[in-house]
Amino acid sequence: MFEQLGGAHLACLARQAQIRRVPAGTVLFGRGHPAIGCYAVIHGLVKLSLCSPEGVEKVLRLVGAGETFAESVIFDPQRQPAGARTLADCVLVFLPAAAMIDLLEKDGAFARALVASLSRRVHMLIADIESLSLSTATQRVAAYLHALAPACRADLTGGPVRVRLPANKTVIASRIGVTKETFSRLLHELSARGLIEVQQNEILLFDTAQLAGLAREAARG
Amino acid sequence: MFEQLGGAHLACLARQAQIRRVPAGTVLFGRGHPAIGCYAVIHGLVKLSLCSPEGVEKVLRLVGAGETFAESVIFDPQRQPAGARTLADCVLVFLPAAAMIDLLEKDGAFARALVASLSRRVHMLIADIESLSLSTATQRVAAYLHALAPACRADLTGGPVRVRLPANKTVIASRIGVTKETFSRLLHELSARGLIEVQQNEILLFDTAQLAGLAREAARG
DNA sequence: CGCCTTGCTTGATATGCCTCAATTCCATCA
DNA sequence: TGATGGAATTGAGGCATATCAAGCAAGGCG
Repeated sequence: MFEQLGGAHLACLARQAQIRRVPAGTVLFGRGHPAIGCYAVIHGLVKLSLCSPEGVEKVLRLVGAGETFAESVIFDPQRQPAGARTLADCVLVFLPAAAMIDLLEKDGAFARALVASLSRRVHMLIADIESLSLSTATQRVAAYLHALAPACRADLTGGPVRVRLPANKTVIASRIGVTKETFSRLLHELSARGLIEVQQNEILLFDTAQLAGLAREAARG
Repeated sequence: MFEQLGGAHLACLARQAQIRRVPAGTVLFGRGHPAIGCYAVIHGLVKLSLCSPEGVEKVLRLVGAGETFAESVIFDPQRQPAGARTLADCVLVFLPAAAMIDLLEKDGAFARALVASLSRRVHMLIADIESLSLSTATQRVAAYLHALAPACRADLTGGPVRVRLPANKTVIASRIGVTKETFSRLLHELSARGLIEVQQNEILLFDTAQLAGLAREAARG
Protein backbone atom coordinates (compact mmCIF):
# COMPACT_ATOMS: atom_id res chain seq x y z
CA MET A 1 0.00 0.00 0.00
CA PHE A 2 2.14 2.85 1.17
CA GLU A 3 5.47 1.10 1.27
CA GLN A 4 7.87 2.06 -1.48
CA LEU A 5 10.63 2.31 1.06
CA GLY A 6 14.33 1.48 0.92
CA GLY A 7 15.17 -2.22 0.88
CA ALA A 8 17.21 -2.16 4.07
CA HIS A 9 14.49 -0.50 6.07
CA LEU A 10 11.88 -2.72 4.58
CA ALA A 11 13.80 -5.74 5.75
CA CYS A 12 14.06 -4.23 9.20
CA LEU A 13 10.33 -3.66 9.25
CA ALA A 14 9.65 -7.14 8.03
CA ARG A 15 11.61 -8.53 10.93
CA GLN A 16 9.38 -6.79 13.45
CA ALA A 17 6.10 -7.22 11.67
CA GLN A 18 3.97 -10.26 12.20
CA ILE A 19 1.44 -11.96 9.99
CA ARG A 20 -1.81 -12.63 11.81
CA ARG A 21 -4.59 -14.84 10.53
CA VAL A 22 -7.86 -14.11 12.25
CA PRO A 23 -11.31 -15.58 11.68
CA ALA A 24 -14.36 -13.50 10.85
CA GLY A 25 -15.97 -11.73 13.79
CA THR A 26 -12.78 -11.21 15.76
CA VAL A 27 -12.40 -8.00 17.73
CA LEU A 28 -8.93 -6.65 16.98
CA PHE A 29 -9.26 -3.81 19.43
CA GLY A 30 -12.04 -1.88 21.09
CA ARG A 31 -12.53 1.82 21.54
CA GLY A 32 -10.23 3.30 24.09
CA HIS A 33 -7.66 0.58 23.92
CA PRO A 34 -4.09 1.85 24.01
CA ALA A 35 -2.28 1.93 20.68
CA ILE A 36 0.22 -0.85 20.22
CA GLY A 37 0.65 -0.80 16.48
CA CYS A 38 -1.06 -0.55 13.17
CA TYR A 39 -2.41 -3.01 10.67
CA ALA A 40 -2.35 -3.70 6.96
CA VAL A 41 -5.00 -5.89 5.41
CA ILE A 42 -3.61 -8.52 3.05
CA HIS A 43 -6.85 -10.33 2.62
CA GLY A 44 -10.32 -10.03 4.08
CA LEU A 45 -12.33 -7.11 5.44
CA VAL A 46 -12.17 -5.12 8.66
CA LYS A 47 -14.87 -2.87 10.05
CA LEU A 48 -13.91 0.26 11.98
CA SER A 49 -16.81 1.60 13.95
CA LEU A 50 -17.94 3.92 16.71
CA CYS A 51 -20.54 3.12 19.30
CA SER A 52 -22.80 5.49 21.18
CA PRO A 53 -23.39 4.84 24.88
CA GLU A 54 -26.88 3.56 23.96
CA GLY A 55 -25.41 0.94 21.70
CA VAL A 56 -26.03 2.54 18.33
CA GLU A 57 -23.23 1.76 15.95
CA LYS A 58 -21.70 3.98 13.28
CA VAL A 59 -19.41 2.30 10.76
CA LEU A 60 -16.54 4.65 10.10
CA ARG A 61 -14.73 2.73 7.45
CA LEU A 62 -14.51 -0.67 5.80
CA VAL A 63 -10.90 -1.64 5.29
CA GLY A 64 -10.23 -4.04 2.45
CA ALA A 65 -7.17 -5.79 1.00
CA GLY A 66 -4.25 -3.45 0.38
CA GLU A 67 -5.33 -0.85 2.89
CA THR A 68 -3.99 0.07 6.31
CA PHE A 69 -5.61 1.28 9.49
CA ALA A 70 -4.86 2.53 12.99
CA GLU A 71 -1.71 4.37 11.92
CA SER A 72 -2.88 7.66 13.33
CA VAL A 73 -3.20 6.33 16.85
CA ILE A 74 0.49 5.62 17.11
CA PHE A 75 1.45 9.24 16.87
CA ASP A 76 -1.24 10.87 18.91
CA PRO A 77 -1.11 10.01 22.59
CA GLN A 78 -4.77 9.15 22.51
CA ARG A 79 -6.46 5.83 22.68
CA GLN A 80 -8.19 4.11 19.78
CA PRO A 81 -10.97 6.38 18.60
CA ALA A 82 -12.78 3.48 16.98
CA GLY A 83 -13.16 -0.25 17.43
CA ALA A 84 -12.01 -2.78 14.84
CA ARG A 85 -13.61 -6.11 14.05
CA THR A 86 -13.06 -8.50 11.18
CA LEU A 87 -16.08 -9.08 8.96
CA ALA A 88 -14.44 -11.94 7.09
CA ASP A 89 -11.55 -14.31 7.65
CA CYS A 90 -8.51 -12.09 7.40
CA VAL A 91 -4.81 -12.15 6.80
CA LEU A 92 -3.31 -9.09 8.44
CA VAL A 93 0.13 -7.63 8.92
CA PHE A 94 0.64 -6.15 12.34
CA LEU A 95 3.28 -3.45 12.69
CA PRO A 96 4.34 -2.64 16.24
CA ALA A 97 4.26 1.04 17.09
CA ALA A 98 7.94 1.11 17.97
CA ALA A 99 8.92 -0.05 14.50
CA MET A 100 6.79 2.63 12.89
CA ILE A 101 8.20 5.41 15.02
CA ASP A 102 11.69 4.22 14.43
CA LEU A 103 11.30 4.02 10.69
CA LEU A 104 9.58 7.37 10.49
CA GLU A 105 12.66 9.20 11.67
CA LYS A 106 15.19 7.15 9.74
CA ASP A 107 13.66 6.76 6.33
CA GLY A 108 12.61 9.90 4.51
CA ALA A 109 10.70 7.97 1.87
CA PHE A 110 8.72 6.17 4.52
CA ALA A 111 8.00 9.42 6.30
CA ARG A 112 6.69 10.87 3.12
CA ALA A 113 4.54 7.84 2.38
CA LEU A 114 3.11 7.87 5.87
CA VAL A 115 2.30 11.55 5.69
CA ALA A 116 0.65 11.03 2.33
CA SER A 117 -1.40 8.20 3.73
CA LEU A 118 -2.57 10.27 6.66
CA SER A 119 -3.36 13.18 4.38
CA ARG A 120 -5.51 10.93 2.25
CA ARG A 121 -7.28 9.78 5.39
CA VAL A 122 -7.94 13.39 6.36
CA HIS A 123 -9.46 14.07 2.99
CA MET A 124 -11.65 11.01 3.14
CA LEU A 125 -12.93 12.03 6.54
CA ILE A 126 -13.67 15.52 5.28
CA ALA A 127 -15.61 13.98 2.41
CA ASP A 128 -17.61 11.98 4.93
CA ILE A 129 -18.39 15.07 6.98
CA GLU A 130 -19.42 16.85 3.84
CA SER A 131 -21.86 14.16 2.83
CA LEU A 132 -23.21 13.84 6.36
CA SER A 133 -23.88 17.53 6.74
CA LEU A 134 -24.70 18.71 3.23
CA SER A 135 -26.31 15.75 1.48
CA THR A 136 -29.60 13.95 1.81
CA ALA A 137 -29.80 10.23 2.39
CA THR A 138 -30.61 9.62 -1.29
CA GLN A 139 -27.57 11.58 -2.37
CA ARG A 140 -25.34 9.63 -0.04
CA VAL A 141 -26.60 6.31 -1.33
CA ALA A 142 -26.15 7.43 -4.93
CA ALA A 143 -22.66 8.68 -4.19
CA TYR A 144 -21.73 5.47 -2.45
CA LEU A 145 -22.91 3.30 -5.31
CA HIS A 146 -21.16 5.51 -7.79
CA ALA A 147 -17.95 5.26 -5.83
CA LEU A 148 -18.16 1.48 -5.90
CA ALA A 149 -18.07 1.44 -9.69
CA PRO A 150 -14.56 1.18 -11.07
CA ALA A 151 -13.78 4.67 -12.32
CA CYS A 152 -12.44 3.73 -15.73
CA ARG A 153 -15.27 1.83 -17.38
CA ALA A 154 -18.06 3.65 -15.64
CA ASP A 155 -17.73 7.03 -17.23
CA LEU A 156 -16.85 5.83 -20.70
CA THR A 157 -19.16 3.07 -21.78
CA GLY A 158 -22.26 4.20 -19.95
CA GLY A 159 -23.35 0.57 -19.97
CA PRO A 160 -24.49 -1.30 -16.85
CA VAL A 161 -21.81 -1.94 -14.26
CA ARG A 162 -22.09 -4.75 -11.75
CA VAL A 163 -20.83 -3.93 -8.27
CA ARG A 164 -20.77 -5.98 -5.11
CA LEU A 165 -21.47 -4.55 -1.68
CA PRO A 166 -18.43 -5.29 0.46
CA ALA A 167 -20.56 -6.23 3.47
CA ASN A 168 -24.17 -6.89 4.38
CA LYS A 169 -26.69 -4.13 3.94
CA THR A 170 -26.98 -3.30 7.62
CA VAL A 171 -23.28 -2.51 7.76
CA ILE A 172 -23.31 -0.58 4.50
CA ALA A 173 -26.28 1.45 5.68
CA SER A 174 -24.44 2.44 8.83
CA ARG A 175 -21.37 3.31 6.79
CA ILE A 176 -23.46 5.59 4.59
CA GLY A 177 -25.16 7.15 7.57
CA VAL A 178 -28.74 5.88 7.37
CA THR A 179 -30.70 3.12 9.05
CA LYS A 180 -31.01 -0.21 7.30
CA GLU A 181 -34.71 0.46 6.76
CA THR A 182 -34.14 3.71 4.92
CA PHE A 183 -31.33 2.16 2.95
CA SER A 184 -33.63 -0.58 1.77
CA ARG A 185 -36.29 1.93 0.79
CA LEU A 186 -33.86 4.15 -1.07
CA LEU A 187 -32.46 1.24 -3.04
CA HIS A 188 -36.00 0.47 -4.10
CA GLU A 189 -36.60 4.04 -5.09
CA LEU A 190 -33.51 4.05 -7.27
CA SER A 191 -34.67 0.77 -8.79
CA ALA A 192 -38.06 2.28 -9.51
CA ARG A 193 -36.36 5.14 -11.29
CA GLY A 194 -34.55 2.60 -13.46
CA LEU A 195 -31.11 3.63 -12.26
CA ILE A 196 -30.13 0.36 -10.61
CA GLU A 197 -31.20 -3.20 -10.02
CA VAL A 198 -30.60 -4.94 -6.73
CA GLN A 199 -29.66 -8.62 -6.75
CA GLN A 200 -28.97 -9.57 -3.17
CA ASN A 201 -25.44 -8.38 -2.46
CA GLU A 202 -24.81 -7.27 -6.00
CA ILE A 203 -26.18 -4.21 -7.67
CA LEU A 204 -26.39 -3.39 -11.35
CA LEU A 205 -25.77 0.26 -12.08
CA PHE A 206 -27.52 1.18 -15.32
CA ASP A 207 -26.59 4.83 -15.41
CA THR A 208 -23.55 5.80 -13.42
CA ALA A 209 -23.55 9.29 -14.88
CA GLN A 210 -27.03 9.97 -13.58
CA LEU A 211 -26.11 8.47 -10.22
CA ALA A 212 -23.22 10.87 -10.01
CA GLY A 213 -25.54 13.69 -10.93
CA LEU A 214 -27.98 12.71 -8.22
CA ALA A 215 -25.20 12.66 -5.69
CA ARG A 216 -24.16 16.16 -6.61
CA GLU A 217 -27.38 18.01 -7.16
CA ALA A 218 -30.17 18.97 -4.84
CA ALA A 219 -32.93 16.45 -4.32
CA ARG A 220 -35.77 17.14 -6.71
CA GLY A 221 -39.29 15.83 -6.63
CA MET B 1 2.70 24.78 17.34
CA PHE B 2 4.29 21.70 15.92
CA GLU B 3 7.79 23.01 15.48
CA GLN B 4 10.32 21.72 17.93
CA LEU B 5 12.74 21.13 15.09
CA GLY B 6 16.49 21.48 14.86
CA GLY B 7 17.81 25.02 14.73
CA ALA B 8 19.46 24.70 11.35
CA HIS B 9 16.35 23.44 9.68
CA LEU B 10 14.22 25.98 11.41
CA ALA B 11 16.39 28.71 10.02
CA CYS B 12 16.05 27.20 6.58
CA LEU B 13 12.29 27.15 6.95
CA ALA B 14 12.22 30.69 8.20
CA ARG B 15 14.01 31.80 5.08
CA GLN B 16 11.30 30.38 2.84
CA ALA B 17 8.31 31.23 4.97
CA GLN B 18 6.58 34.54 4.65
CA ILE B 19 4.57 36.52 7.10
CA ARG B 20 1.28 37.65 5.67
CA ARG B 21 -1.02 40.19 7.23
CA VAL B 22 -4.53 39.96 5.89
CA PRO B 23 -7.67 41.87 6.83
CA ALA B 24 -10.87 40.21 8.02
CA GLY B 25 -13.01 38.70 5.30
CA THR B 26 -10.17 37.78 2.96
CA VAL B 27 -10.46 34.53 1.01
CA LEU B 28 -7.14 32.72 1.37
CA PHE B 29 -8.12 29.97 -1.01
CA GLY B 30 -11.30 28.44 -2.32
CA ARG B 31 -12.34 24.85 -2.68
CA GLY B 32 -10.58 23.10 -5.48
CA HIS B 33 -7.64 25.42 -5.59
CA PRO B 34 -4.31 23.68 -6.07
CA ALA B 35 -2.16 23.36 -2.99
CA ILE B 36 0.74 25.75 -2.83
CA GLY B 37 1.57 25.64 0.84
CA CYS B 38 0.22 25.58 4.32
CA TYR B 39 -0.49 28.19 6.93
CA ALA B 40 0.06 28.82 10.60
CA VAL B 41 -2.06 31.36 12.43
CA ILE B 42 -0.06 33.75 14.60
CA HIS B 43 -2.96 35.99 15.40
CA GLY B 44 -6.58 36.16 14.33
CA LEU B 45 -9.10 33.56 13.22
CA VAL B 46 -9.57 31.58 10.03
CA LYS B 47 -12.70 29.73 8.96
CA LEU B 48 -12.41 26.51 6.96
CA SER B 49 -15.67 25.60 5.34
CA LEU B 50 -17.40 23.47 2.76
CA CYS B 51 -20.14 24.63 0.47
CA SER B 52 -22.91 22.61 -1.11
CA PRO B 53 -23.82 23.35 -4.73
CA GLU B 54 -26.96 25.07 -3.42
CA GLY B 55 -24.92 27.45 -1.36
CA VAL B 56 -25.38 25.93 2.06
CA GLU B 57 -22.23 26.30 4.11
CA LYS B 58 -20.72 23.88 6.60
CA VAL B 59 -17.96 25.21 8.81
CA LEU B 60 -15.36 22.49 9.17
CA ARG B 61 -13.04 24.15 11.59
CA LEU B 62 -12.16 27.46 13.17
CA VAL B 63 -8.42 27.95 13.25
CA GLY B 64 -7.10 30.21 15.97
CA ALA B 65 -3.73 31.49 17.04
CA GLY B 66 -1.08 28.80 17.36
CA GLU B 67 -2.79 26.38 15.00
CA THR B 68 -1.99 25.32 11.47
CA PHE B 69 -4.11 24.36 8.50
CA ALA B 70 -3.92 23.05 4.95
CA GLU B 71 -0.97 20.78 5.68
CA SER B 72 -2.71 17.70 4.44
CA VAL B 73 -3.23 19.07 0.96
CA ILE B 74 0.46 19.29 0.29
CA PHE B 75 0.94 15.57 0.46
CA ASP B 76 -2.15 14.32 -1.25
CA PRO B 77 -2.32 15.17 -4.93
CA GLN B 78 -5.80 16.53 -4.43
CA ARG B 79 -7.03 20.06 -4.46
CA GLN B 80 -8.17 21.96 -1.42
CA PRO B 81 -11.09 20.09 0.09
CA ALA B 82 -12.29 23.19 1.89
CA GLY B 83 -12.21 26.93 1.46
CA ALA B 84 -10.44 29.29 3.88
CA ARG B 85 -11.47 32.79 4.83
CA THR B 86 -10.29 35.07 7.59
CA LEU B 87 -12.92 36.05 10.13
CA ALA B 88 -10.72 38.64 11.77
CA ASP B 89 -7.62 40.60 10.87
CA CYS B 90 -4.90 37.98 10.81
CA VAL B 91 -1.19 37.54 10.97
CA LEU B 92 -0.31 34.31 9.21
CA VAL B 93 2.82 32.40 8.35
CA PHE B 94 2.74 30.90 4.91
CA LEU B 95 4.94 27.87 4.29
CA PRO B 96 5.48 26.95 0.66
CA ALA B 97 4.79 23.32 -0.15
CA ALA B 98 8.32 22.76 -1.43
CA ALA B 99 9.82 23.75 1.91
CA MET B 100 7.54 21.38 3.77
CA ILE B 101 8.31 18.44 1.51
CA ASP B 102 11.99 19.15 1.71
CA LEU B 103 12.06 19.38 5.47
CA LEU B 104 9.92 16.31 5.88
CA GLU B 105 12.58 14.08 4.38
CA LYS B 106 15.55 15.75 6.01
CA ASP B 107 14.48 16.33 9.56
CA GLY B 108 13.25 13.35 11.53
CA ALA B 109 11.92 15.50 14.33
CA PHE B 110 9.91 17.57 11.89
CA ALA B 111 8.58 14.44 10.23
CA ARG B 112 7.43 13.18 13.56
CA ALA B 113 5.79 16.45 14.51
CA LEU B 114 4.01 16.64 11.20
CA VAL B 115 2.74 13.10 11.49
CA ALA B 116 1.55 13.80 15.01
CA SER B 117 -0.25 16.91 13.83
CA LEU B 118 -2.00 15.02 11.05
CA SER B 119 -2.91 12.25 13.44
CA ARG B 120 -4.50 14.74 15.77
CA ARG B 121 -6.43 16.13 12.85
CA VAL B 122 -7.67 12.65 12.00
CA HIS B 123 -8.87 12.16 15.55
CA MET B 124 -10.63 15.49 15.59
CA LEU B 125 -12.42 14.68 12.36
CA ILE B 126 -13.48 11.31 13.73
CA ALA B 127 -14.84 13.06 16.78
CA ASP B 128 -16.83 15.35 14.50
CA ILE B 129 -18.24 12.42 12.58
CA GLU B 130 -19.15 10.77 15.82
CA SER B 131 -21.07 13.76 17.09
CA LEU B 132 -22.77 14.28 13.73
CA SER B 133 -23.97 10.71 13.48
CA LEU B 134 -24.51 9.64 17.05
CA SER B 135 -25.50 12.75 18.96
CA THR B 136 -28.54 14.99 19.01
CA ALA B 137 -28.29 18.71 18.42
CA THR B 138 -28.58 19.40 22.16
CA GLN B 139 -25.74 17.05 22.90
CA ARG B 140 -23.54 18.67 20.30
CA VAL B 141 -24.18 22.13 21.71
CA ALA B 142 -23.47 20.94 25.24
CA ALA B 143 -20.30 19.23 24.11
CA TYR B 144 -19.15 22.31 22.25
CA LEU B 145 -19.69 24.59 25.21
CA HIS B 146 -17.99 22.15 27.50
CA ALA B 147 -15.01 21.98 25.17
CA LEU B 148 -14.69 25.76 25.24
CA ALA B 149 -14.17 25.75 28.98
CA PRO B 150 -10.53 25.54 29.96
CA ALA B 151 -10.07 21.98 31.13
CA CYS B 152 -8.26 22.71 34.38
CA ARG B 153 -10.59 24.94 36.33
CA ALA B 154 -13.78 23.55 34.96
CA ASP B 155 -13.69 20.13 36.51
CA LEU B 156 -12.29 21.19 39.84
CA THR B 157 -14.07 24.22 41.15
CA GLY B 158 -17.49 23.55 39.70
CA GLY B 159 -18.07 27.29 39.79
CA PRO B 160 -19.29 29.31 36.81
CA VAL B 161 -16.88 29.60 33.90
CA ARG B 162 -17.07 32.42 31.43
CA VAL B 163 -16.32 31.47 27.84
CA ARG B 164 -16.35 33.51 24.67
CA LEU B 165 -17.63 32.21 21.36
CA PRO B 166 -14.77 32.53 18.88
CA ALA B 167 -17.08 33.74 16.12
CA ASN B 168 -20.64 34.92 15.61
CA LYS B 169 -23.45 32.52 16.36
CA THR B 170 -24.29 31.75 12.76
CA VAL B 171 -20.75 30.48 12.20
CA ILE B 172 -20.68 28.55 15.45
CA ALA B 173 -24.01 26.94 14.64
CA SER B 174 -22.71 25.72 11.33
CA ARG B 175 -19.55 24.43 13.01
CA ILE B 176 -21.67 22.46 15.45
CA GLY B 177 -23.90 21.17 12.71
CA VAL B 178 -27.23 22.91 13.29
CA THR B 179 -28.97 25.92 11.82
CA LYS B 180 -28.62 29.26 13.56
CA GLU B 181 -32.29 29.08 14.52
CA THR B 182 -31.98 25.79 16.35
CA PHE B 183 -28.76 26.92 17.93
CA SER B 184 -30.53 29.94 19.35
CA ARG B 185 -33.37 27.79 20.65
CA LEU B 186 -31.06 25.26 22.24
CA LEU B 187 -29.07 27.93 24.01
CA HIS B 188 -32.32 29.16 25.47
CA GLU B 189 -33.28 25.71 26.54
CA LEU B 190 -29.97 25.28 28.36
CA SER B 191 -30.50 28.66 29.98
CA ALA B 192 -33.97 27.63 31.10
CA ARG B 193 -32.47 24.55 32.69
CA GLY B 194 -30.12 26.81 34.61
CA LEU B 195 -27.00 25.34 33.05
CA ILE B 196 -25.79 28.45 31.27
CA GLU B 197 -26.44 32.12 30.77
CA VAL B 198 -25.98 33.80 27.41
CA GLN B 199 -24.57 37.32 27.29
CA GLN B 200 -24.15 38.18 23.64
CA ASN B 201 -20.93 36.52 22.55
CA GLU B 202 -20.05 35.32 26.00
CA ILE B 203 -21.61 32.47 27.86
CA LEU B 204 -21.52 31.66 31.53
CA LEU B 205 -21.31 27.95 32.23
CA PHE B 206 -22.79 27.26 35.63
CA ASP B 207 -22.35 23.53 35.67
CA THR B 208 -19.72 22.17 33.36
CA ALA B 209 -20.02 18.70 34.84
CA GLN B 210 -23.69 18.50 33.97
CA LEU B 211 -22.97 19.87 30.52
CA ALA B 212 -20.46 17.12 29.99
CA GLY B 213 -23.01 14.63 31.20
CA LEU B 214 -25.60 15.94 28.78
CA ALA B 215 -23.14 15.62 25.95
CA ARG B 216 -22.45 12.00 26.78
CA GLU B 217 -25.81 10.60 27.71
CA ALA B 218 -28.94 10.04 25.72
CA ALA B 219 -31.35 12.91 25.45
CA ARG B 220 -34.00 12.59 28.10
CA GLY B 221 -37.25 14.46 28.41
C1' DC C 1 -29.89 61.81 14.14
C1' DG C 2 -32.22 58.55 11.34
C1' DC C 3 -31.11 55.09 7.88
C1' DC C 4 -29.58 50.70 6.59
C1' DT C 5 -27.20 46.48 7.09
C1' DT C 6 -26.17 42.50 9.60
C1' DG C 7 -27.01 39.30 13.09
C1' DC C 8 -30.17 37.25 16.34
C1' DT C 9 -34.47 35.72 17.98
C1' DT C 10 -39.08 33.82 17.83
C1' DG C 11 -43.14 31.60 15.94
C1' DA C 12 -45.59 28.60 12.69
C1' DT C 13 -45.21 24.98 9.62
C1' DA C 14 -43.15 21.31 6.92
C1' DT C 15 -40.61 17.08 6.14
C1' DG C 16 -36.96 13.67 6.02
C1' DC C 17 -35.62 10.22 8.32
C1' DC C 18 -36.06 7.32 12.34
C1' DT C 19 -38.52 4.09 15.34
C1' DC C 20 -41.31 0.35 16.21
C1' DA C 21 -43.52 -3.71 14.74
C1' DA C 22 -44.74 -7.28 11.70
C1' DT C 23 -43.58 -10.22 7.96
C1' DT C 24 -40.90 -12.37 4.50
C1' DC C 25 -36.75 -14.19 2.69
C1' DC C 26 -32.76 -16.99 2.75
C1' DA C 27 -29.15 -19.98 4.61
C1' DT C 28 -27.82 -23.29 7.71
C1' DC C 29 -28.45 -27.36 10.20
C1' DA C 30 -30.76 -31.19 12.33
C1' DT D 1 -37.84 -31.67 4.73
C1' DG D 2 -38.90 -28.90 8.24
C1' DA D 3 -36.92 -26.02 11.91
C1' DT D 4 -34.28 -22.04 13.32
C1' DG D 5 -32.18 -17.53 13.23
C1' DG D 6 -30.23 -13.59 11.11
C1' DA D 7 -30.98 -10.32 7.48
C1' DA D 8 -33.98 -7.70 4.62
C1' DT D 9 -38.29 -5.73 3.58
C1' DT D 10 -42.51 -3.19 4.29
C1' DG D 11 -45.92 -0.33 6.65
C1' DA D 12 -47.61 3.06 10.05
C1' DG D 13 -46.67 6.73 12.85
C1' DG D 14 -43.79 10.18 15.32
C1' DC D 15 -40.17 13.34 16.28
C1' DA D 16 -36.20 16.24 15.77
C1' DT D 17 -34.64 19.50 13.11
C1' DA D 18 -34.99 22.33 8.96
C1' DT D 19 -37.45 25.90 6.57
C1' DC D 20 -39.94 29.96 5.95
C1' DA D 21 -41.28 34.37 7.51
C1' DA D 22 -41.39 38.15 10.41
C1' DG D 23 -39.87 41.13 14.11
C1' DC D 24 -36.08 43.12 16.91
C1' DA D 25 -31.57 44.80 18.48
C1' DA D 26 -27.14 46.83 17.53
C1' DG D 27 -23.67 49.07 15.14
C1' DG D 28 -21.72 51.84 11.17
C1' DC D 29 -22.25 55.68 8.23
C1' DG D 30 -23.93 59.37 5.63
